[in-house]
Amino acid sequence: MTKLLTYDLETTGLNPRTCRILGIAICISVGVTYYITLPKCIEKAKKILEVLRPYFKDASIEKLGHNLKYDNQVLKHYGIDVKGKLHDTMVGDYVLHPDRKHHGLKLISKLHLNYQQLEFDEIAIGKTKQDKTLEGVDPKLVSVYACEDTDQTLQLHQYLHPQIEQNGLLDSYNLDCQLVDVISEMEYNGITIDIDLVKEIESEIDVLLKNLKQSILKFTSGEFNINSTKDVNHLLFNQLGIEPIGDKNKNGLYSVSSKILKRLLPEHKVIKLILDYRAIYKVKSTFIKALLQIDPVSGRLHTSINQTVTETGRLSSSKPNLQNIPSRTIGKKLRQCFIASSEHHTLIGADFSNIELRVMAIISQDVTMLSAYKDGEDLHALTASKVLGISYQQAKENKDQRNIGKLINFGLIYGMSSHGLRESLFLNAGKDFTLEQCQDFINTYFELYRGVAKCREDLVYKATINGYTETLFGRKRPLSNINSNDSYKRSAAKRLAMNTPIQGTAADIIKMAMVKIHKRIKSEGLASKMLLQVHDELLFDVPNSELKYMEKLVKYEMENAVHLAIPMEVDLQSGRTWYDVH
DNA sequence: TATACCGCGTT
DNA sequence: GACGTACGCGGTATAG
Repeated sequence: MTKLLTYDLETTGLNPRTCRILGIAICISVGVTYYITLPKCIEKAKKILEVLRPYFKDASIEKLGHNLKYDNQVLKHYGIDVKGKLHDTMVGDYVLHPDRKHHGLKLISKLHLNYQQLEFDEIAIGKTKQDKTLEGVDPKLVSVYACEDTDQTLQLHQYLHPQIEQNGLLDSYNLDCQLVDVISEMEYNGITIDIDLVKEIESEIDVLLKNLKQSILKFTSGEFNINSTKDVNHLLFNQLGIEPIGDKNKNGLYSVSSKILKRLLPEHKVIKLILDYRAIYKVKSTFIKALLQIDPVSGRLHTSINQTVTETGRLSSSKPNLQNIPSRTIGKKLRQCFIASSEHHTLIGADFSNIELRVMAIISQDVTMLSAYKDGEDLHALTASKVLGISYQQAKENKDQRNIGKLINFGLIYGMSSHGLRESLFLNAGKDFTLEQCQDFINTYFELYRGVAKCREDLVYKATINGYTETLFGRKRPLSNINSNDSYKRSAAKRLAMNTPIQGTAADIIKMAMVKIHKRIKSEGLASKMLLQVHDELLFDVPNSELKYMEKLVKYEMENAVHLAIPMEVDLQSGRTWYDVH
């Protein structure tokens, strides 16, 4: 019988690098739950953790918890590296119900076991929800709370695990559980930020904003807030008499989104100024602000990498979100602020080349796509040549035309209509095609890639029967609206039925690569650190002595994470900053 | 203060 | 009448 250690830590806060452990409840195998209160004296606390250490580091004992990503970071901060296979009820509930918004222990305990646990807010001390803490709460009460958590975690595991097996989700579950360790470390490591450069860029931006604001205010009268859609509406459509595009929204305002403003550009020169102001203001208010959230203790930026949020199986990033730092737009310079951890370290950036398109080829088994990839052809150029009726060679050389092929390829992955394609081609390529032309592009596309058209029908049909859609590796996404009477909802569900297998399979593949790379770093005792994942890209911080070896290792493990009909291709670069390696 | 909605950055 | 996936988060406006 496998030995199982279930545990739950109670701490003074949510930052695993600054909080103190107040107590720990453990349950060894199936049996009694013990609770240990750690004294306020840090030395005594450490002694108790020393007693537990052998159990944590014993790889033959499997570990179970709810959100172990957190508990293991706290333990790591106390010098304990948890070993052995991990199980996590939060991950378990997620793979079973990815459409659920939350997977909190109290919630799922109520849902699955119909047990009402003691809520954190009931026992914690603090005026507002945000500053509630267990610090100072009667240890006996904390003990009850912790034991209940641990007990429910074990019961939930026993309840959920058979369901995971029965629903064919064991592979997805095991993959995600293996990833807990990886992500736990990534969050704990954090990223080094060149804070002086951040501040330098911020002052440059302040000057730009000030100048733009002055220029814009020349066209306005009275109080004017550039960030107010109401004020911009009034300026453009009343004061300047520009003819609005589209309909009023429920607030009685016309849309002044960048999409609309870009179409209105020729009408007045203030529109360009407003677009510029907005873009730069966004850099300051969102991205500069994100980079300033450095942990004063570690001196690095620690994002949350969320494993149980997306319905497709992707990861997400928050507090701050580092998956949407600009890479093409005005703010891309900010990537220069993400730097290697010392002058003796280098960053490696590695990204899967066209992973979603390759996955589409694999899932659909489309002969044209597969043979194009096998022959090392340029798929964007191929699409462009057929759709635009030009030679493959010309499409390859003419960047503009190739770009159209690229936008069509991406659009079709998402199940885009002729309207969406038209919008995309206008916004991203500056090409104003008619709806009919766009519909022709789509028709030609499906004639060229017959297998893709067939596959999309199959995916929708299967989803209609099953009520869910799934990835190549069996991760499932429920589609409750796939048979809805509401045609809008039904169409949206159909798009998901076609898109999720692509996006989700790509997510599965990079997760497998992450696990493999992490295992090798550990087993070979390397000092390199995985820092970030941005859907098809991984970022590492490596000592220069390991650079050449890690470049090979990362590329190899990513390209060999899975072996499918066509190979995965990885582009890899190293450099001092994230800007240099992207 | 909490929530809804718009808008926009990434993939 | 709308018409592209997946997110997180900043802003304004509004309800309580």
